[in-house]
Amino acid sequence: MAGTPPHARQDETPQPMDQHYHPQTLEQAAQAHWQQHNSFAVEKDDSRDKFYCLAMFPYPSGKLHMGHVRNYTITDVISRYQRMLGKNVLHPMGWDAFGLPAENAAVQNKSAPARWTYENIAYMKGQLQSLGFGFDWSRELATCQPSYYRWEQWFFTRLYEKGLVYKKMATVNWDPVDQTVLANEQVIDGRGWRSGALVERREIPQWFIKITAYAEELLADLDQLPHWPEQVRTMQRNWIGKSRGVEVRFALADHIAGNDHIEVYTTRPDTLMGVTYMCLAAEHPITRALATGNPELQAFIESCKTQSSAEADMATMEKKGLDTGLKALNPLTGEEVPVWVANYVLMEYGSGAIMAVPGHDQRDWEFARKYQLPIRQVVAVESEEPADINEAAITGKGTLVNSGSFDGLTSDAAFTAIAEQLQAEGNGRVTTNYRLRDWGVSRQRYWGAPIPMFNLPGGGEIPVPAHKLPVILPEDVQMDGVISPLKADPDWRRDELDGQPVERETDTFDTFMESSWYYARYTCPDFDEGMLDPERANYWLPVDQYVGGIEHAILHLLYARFFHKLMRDEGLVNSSEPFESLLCQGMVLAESFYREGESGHKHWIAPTEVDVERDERGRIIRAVERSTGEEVVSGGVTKMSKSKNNGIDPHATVTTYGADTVRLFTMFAAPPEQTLEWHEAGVEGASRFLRKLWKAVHSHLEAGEPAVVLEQDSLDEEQRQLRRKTHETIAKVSDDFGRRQTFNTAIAAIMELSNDVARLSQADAAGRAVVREALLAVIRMLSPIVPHICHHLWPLLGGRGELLDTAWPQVDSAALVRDTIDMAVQVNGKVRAQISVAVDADKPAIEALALAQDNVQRFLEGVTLRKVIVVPGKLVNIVAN
RNA sequence: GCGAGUGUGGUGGAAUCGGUAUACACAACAGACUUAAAAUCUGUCGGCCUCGCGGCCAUGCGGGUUCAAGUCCCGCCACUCGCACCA
Repeated sequence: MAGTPPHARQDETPQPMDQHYHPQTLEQAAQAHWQQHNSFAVEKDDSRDKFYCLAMFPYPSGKLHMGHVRNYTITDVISRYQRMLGKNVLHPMGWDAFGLPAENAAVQNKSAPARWTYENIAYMKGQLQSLGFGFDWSRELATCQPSYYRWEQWFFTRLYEKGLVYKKMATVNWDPVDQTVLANEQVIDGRGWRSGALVERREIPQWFIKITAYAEELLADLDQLPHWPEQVRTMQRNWIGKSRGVEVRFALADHIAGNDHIEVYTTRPDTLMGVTYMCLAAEHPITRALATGNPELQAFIESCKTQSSAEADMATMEKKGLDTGLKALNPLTGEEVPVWVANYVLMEYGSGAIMAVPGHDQRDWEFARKYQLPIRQVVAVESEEPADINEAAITGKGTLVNSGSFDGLTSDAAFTAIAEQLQAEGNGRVTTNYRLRDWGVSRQRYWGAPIPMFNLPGGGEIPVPAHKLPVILPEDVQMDGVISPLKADPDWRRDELDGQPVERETDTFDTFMESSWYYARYTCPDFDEGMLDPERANYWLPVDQYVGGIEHAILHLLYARFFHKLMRDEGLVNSSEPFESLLCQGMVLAESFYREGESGHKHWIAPTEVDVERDERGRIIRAVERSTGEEVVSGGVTKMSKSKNNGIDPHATVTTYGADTVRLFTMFAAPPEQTLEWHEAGVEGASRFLRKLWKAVHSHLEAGEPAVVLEQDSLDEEQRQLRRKTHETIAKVSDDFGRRQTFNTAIAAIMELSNDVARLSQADAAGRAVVREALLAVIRMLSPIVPHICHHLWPLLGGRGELLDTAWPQVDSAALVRDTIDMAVQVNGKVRAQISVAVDADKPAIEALALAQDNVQRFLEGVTLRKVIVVPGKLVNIVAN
């Protein structure tokens, strides 16, 4: 990158215009121009407003898919738009390079994950460039580079020193045949995806980061994010799950293994008198103690081990339990209740034990029904239909009954009264609880950043000191799909510290660690004196616009918010939130087709290989595979995926139609946050529009020179109308790009304007001047979306300088002036006539004109006029009966 | 199961703050040009009734609020995303 080229040199004198639109040559020329001029490299500049626009970086899986194309088209459009508004725009790109797929590919291809990853990065980078995205490639980073993860390792040791990191036992999926830990997605119907063995739950020691210490701030700061979608904030709020409740102590009738009580947490202490049994997790210490010498209980605990620990499975699976024979005492009454073990209580949530109130909790109700445990109503609810405890649990709040001295209290009053009594007797206390759990960051995998800890020969561990960082992951390895090369390599594990032998931790970080701070590293990727250069980081951060899939609404976005606060508390950044504004784009869908094979197996056919037959109204009647002529079945419009063979290759589409067409269709087919259905016919429509635009400019240039000065007063009515349309369109498109971020409606408005341009006569110079103004506005407004074609048309229409740095068009309010306005006239809410009124007409005049309409009179015959509502500029509603 | 969304013509979608439902585009149909086809251009295009003017019905289903509801409220149905080791 030595020597910057002379900036914005006028090196491309307009050539005579080609009559036809040739996207391939034209796009390559534009891309070469941007590359030569280093057009998207940016530096900190305190004299200008910055705008940091960021797309979620891709996992380098091999090829770009349409979801990437959509994501990066959105950020590219926003970046180019903000640049035209005069901002110093940062739009970086990099690679989320660690992860499971690289290991799987390495096993399959007998090569190393690193090589596979770097090859994918090189290929996908080329694909990104062919789409004309304006990224600042000088800031490119890949998270598998030691220069990146070394700072993550350093940061982890800092967190350890601050007491924000700890080790504890946690559950993993263990494949007993492959002798390996499996990810949740590698467990299919309870079995290992490769071995087919029944997967077991196993407890192993793992590292955790105390995200719960920041739960309150993560929750409270959601209110400081007005430019985030409400749905995402709601999901995060629910995920953190703050609740106020009571920790209750149930004494045990008999002591067991040193325990004299069971502790539970409940948000409904008002139902405490309704407790008829308790449940423990299979891994609870008391359960384990009881199992010794109890084969039935041992067998039950064993059976729980092969159950999924995923919350979704826990909630849907069949609930099973076993009476331990142990009795607990209700702290209010001393009543004895049986203690059960249940498969739906997990040791990792709360205390690993629950109090069961089948009368007022649906899950407990179902369990009680199954095992004939008593169900007792202790809360009465007022409702139209009397609630029947024999049909379902009554989960609402109400007034206490069957609760002794608490009878008659409301649920809320009973909460306080019962909590006070428990507290006074030493049997409980009011606490705030969070559903959020600490972040387990240990992974028993190879392709990740090594966790920077040393195990000491005498037991215990210490963080790797700064001078021994980074702990480098060896890249030249063999994968067998069973054991991590790190764990298999005794030489790698061996290290020394101050002359003492130590052993390296062989677990690696969760890849969410890397994606939690990459946005910050982009501001100073070359900085080697620390994790971040505060000068640059604080200039660019926070990210002004973050764009990515809704599937990341909770985990990634919550971890990144958490990391940002940790970095703030380390003095690395001075903001509290990483992403000022968030846009969650929808998935990309396509039609899918299959042929039913023998034994009902579905063979999926790529939609590009299928011809569709339609009836005279355009409805699909038949779909046929082109190569065989066989009829195929529609599998509906679904998410593009390998399994349904309905992915459309962006590369092939770019080759056929050009990048601008792909970008235009992507932005036109749906608003960004909705799903996008990929239709070849729609892509052709986008291509057709660009050809028409090209032709419109061509025929305009053929028509002759426009008038030099555009005088509003000398225009005829049609010319004035087109001018008004031009400026109305500028106003609408500006609003759609900036405030609404609805690019589909912006494009529709530009199409309308283009249609009007084609209709105006260019026989006189004034007409040509009005058309010239409209076309220049169209080119500027379209340039963020279809930058290549606009880059070419701009100088042909006399545009000066780089289109990239041209100012966004401004509305001329003089062009917007109207004499009359059209209004609808309704009678009882139904439209009966249209009227045209002077813009300054007063209400009585509008009313009189509305009432004078023939069709309005027809509907007023024989009824009494009650009132007339005039909505200025919109409509008149006459109410009569 | 829990949390969060979505549902409008043959299709993608528009209607932005409760105010004229169906903008823009695709598909389809008809016509022009062409030896022919493609491309291009012009027109029609929610359903039903009507020669026409015009009328009635229609925004997943069922209720409600309002002068006025695709939009707000209540109850359903269907689909999608997330559920902590896929990224």
